[in-house]
Amino acid sequence: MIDIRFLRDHSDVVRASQQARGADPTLVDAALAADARRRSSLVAFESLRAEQKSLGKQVAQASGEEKTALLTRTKELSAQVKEHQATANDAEAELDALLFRIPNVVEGAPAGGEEDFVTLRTVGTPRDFAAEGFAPRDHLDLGEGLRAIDTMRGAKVSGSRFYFLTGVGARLELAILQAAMDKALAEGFTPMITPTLVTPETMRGTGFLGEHADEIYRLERDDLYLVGTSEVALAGYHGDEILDLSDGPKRYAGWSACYRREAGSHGKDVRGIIRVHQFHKVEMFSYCSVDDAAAEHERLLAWEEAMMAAVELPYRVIDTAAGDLGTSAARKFDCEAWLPSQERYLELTSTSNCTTFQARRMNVRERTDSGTRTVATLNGTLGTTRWIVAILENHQQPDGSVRVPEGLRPYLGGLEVFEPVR
RNA sequence: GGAGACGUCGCAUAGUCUGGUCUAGUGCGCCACCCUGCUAAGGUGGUAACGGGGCAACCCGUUCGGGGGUUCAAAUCCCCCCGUCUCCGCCA
Repeated sequence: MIDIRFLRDHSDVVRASQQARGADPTLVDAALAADARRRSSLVAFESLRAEQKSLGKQVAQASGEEKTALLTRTKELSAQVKEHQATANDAEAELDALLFRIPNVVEGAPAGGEEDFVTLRTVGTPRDFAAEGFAPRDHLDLGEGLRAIDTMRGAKVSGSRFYFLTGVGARLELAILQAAMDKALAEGFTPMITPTLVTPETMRGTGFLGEHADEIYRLERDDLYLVGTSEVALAGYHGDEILDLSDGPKRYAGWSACYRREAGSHGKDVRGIIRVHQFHKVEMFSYCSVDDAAAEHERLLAWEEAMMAAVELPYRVIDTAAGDLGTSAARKFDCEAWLPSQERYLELTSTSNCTTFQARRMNVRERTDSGTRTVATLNGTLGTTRWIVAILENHQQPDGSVRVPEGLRPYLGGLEVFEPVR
């Protein structure tokens, strides 16, 4: 939710943001009009209510004829108060509905759609498989050879886009996640294992129930949603709280299963485990002061890049275009690893600065010298199941074995190579 | 799943039976000042959030788990929901 006072004072900025996203700029004027209606109806209601309260006190003291006369008057007033209260409530609901549809105000992201990202840097060099004298296999070929990935049985048991990780595949996922948790711990994050089923209020608060509601699994009988990331639970964690951030940001590392319906992606990334309905992820989440949010965003990105280095992958960092930002994000950086089999980059991490957007919906504030104010929230990926794809492909050897990056060996009992099973 | 108790301003609690004097009291904690050569103790005052109006001092409104209802008037009465705790049952 954007700040209505910001909207009042800087409507041009919000309009420009809507344009940069390719969203509807007329929502801004509709919201301003609704706000004006809300305020005028509120003034009318509040003055009537004040009169009602003061007369109510006189009723309590009065008796006899005086009381009867007062009661006649207060009965009239009571009806008027109800009427105006309803009007004010309606105006507020109308404003809320409009505000809910306005995504976060873009901060510094390039304008345009998915293709309009800006590459900030490219790190590492993709291997030249032609020079090495063999054609790279894709991750599923490799994973099947290693008995690490079983998508056939995944489909048998649960349908398409499900899979089993077996043997070294299971161990590799645990290694990635454990390395991510250790990295987070080293940087001062509090490790968290979070709920993966959340209430509608929590899901709404994080901004996932707007345009992207189709992506989310819902358990209708219980009125709960399956989260697509632990960000959801972590954003709700401090809901309705006033935090003390005088010692710096509150940082949490969430470990959870993640569920995505992939409703709009039929036919896309159907092979292997690139795009699946269920996976695991370690997610960084930070509550920080608005003044510190941009710097915190850089820090989250740096920690992600440290993980990319630990698994020895060539990657690029992109500054996502406004139209490709989530509802809550003001800016987003992705680390994309090179995918040899497809000769393209694949998103492995994503870090978003949600500024005060999520925190306002979740009602998370901090105490300052001059009162309270809404905090900023940020999130970023530190490791996911999908990393297996890039690790297998980039570290493969001609015989179908895969070199284990040094950063993961401590988590695999020192194992240096995954050997194919004959 | 069944029975019961409970949910009040950071924490603890009073108030609910008997609706209006609740502008929600008190203690703790916290802040400021005073006193005491330090410390401890004591004294005085202040201590919620949100929204609206105003240049401002300030004024008004909302909020007693959430939502509805009764009433001129609800922390207080009624209904529904959520949560916590205790006991029972069932399951792993």
